Amino acid sequence: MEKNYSCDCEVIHEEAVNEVRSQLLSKDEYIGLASLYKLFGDATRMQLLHALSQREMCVCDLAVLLGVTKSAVSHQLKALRLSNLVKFRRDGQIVYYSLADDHVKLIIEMGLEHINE
Amino acid sequence: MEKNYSCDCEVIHEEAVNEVRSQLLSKDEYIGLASLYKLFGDATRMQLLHALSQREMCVCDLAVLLGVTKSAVSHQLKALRLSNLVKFRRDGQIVYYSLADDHVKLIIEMGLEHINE
DNA sequence: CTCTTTGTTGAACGATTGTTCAACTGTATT
DNA sequence: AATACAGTTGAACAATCGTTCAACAAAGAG
Repeated sequence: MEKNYSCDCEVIHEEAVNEVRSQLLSKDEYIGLASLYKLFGDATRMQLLHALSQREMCVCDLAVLLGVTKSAVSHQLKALRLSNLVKFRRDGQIVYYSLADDHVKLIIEMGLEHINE
Repeated sequence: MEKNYSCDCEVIHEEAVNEVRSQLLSKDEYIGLASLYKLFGDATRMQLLHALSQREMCVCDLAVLLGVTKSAVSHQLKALRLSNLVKFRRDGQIVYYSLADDHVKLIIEMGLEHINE
């Protein structure tokens, strides 16, 4: 009997693999999930999100708070915006950013829970 | 009056910055949070975690399921192990991995919620 | 209009990441 | 002891990422 897997081993528990395979999400869903959490996977962005979880802030304030350039903040905010994690409003020259919904707070809290165990 | 920030702009709302600054976590906490979520920020690891959220599986089965080498799976599982996201038990030659706690399931569910909006 | 300041953008660069490959360990079988 | 298979490990490589810099847009002030 011929097997042709793209991996370098045989199936040990075929019924387990089939059972789980039927429950898997689509490739795109995993990519979407990963893209979302990738944004939480950088200390600067995490700090940015945590700051915004407390109040709306402008780019300049965020730059001062984190001690990085406006450019760096702006680049990161753009990424967060594209994934609908933050929203913004413009008032004159100043652009105020805030969290788009409550998921961010929950995700940060859950992460802290896991770490403090 | 002399200001000396490491960023390239003035403080626009000093009281906002001070208020948020007093609530910030430590640098290490942000690094810890980011390191945790970085692990969810890759489609392969996400698939791995989602598979394990359904049942305990061995390295070989996971490799077949994802269509990658045992080596790749093992490298990723090691990273997940070091952050206490998965645990393992050995039975003879075979090493069975499973989720270390319920946080992983919750995090995946919350991510799916955010995406489906 | 000119000047100043906030914010955005794209290119460039070094740093980090994920996979593969090859060599290795550990356990069981003969 | 020799073989076979599950799993781990480290080096190497391409790909991705985060920051900086310089140039630019957008808005207000003189």
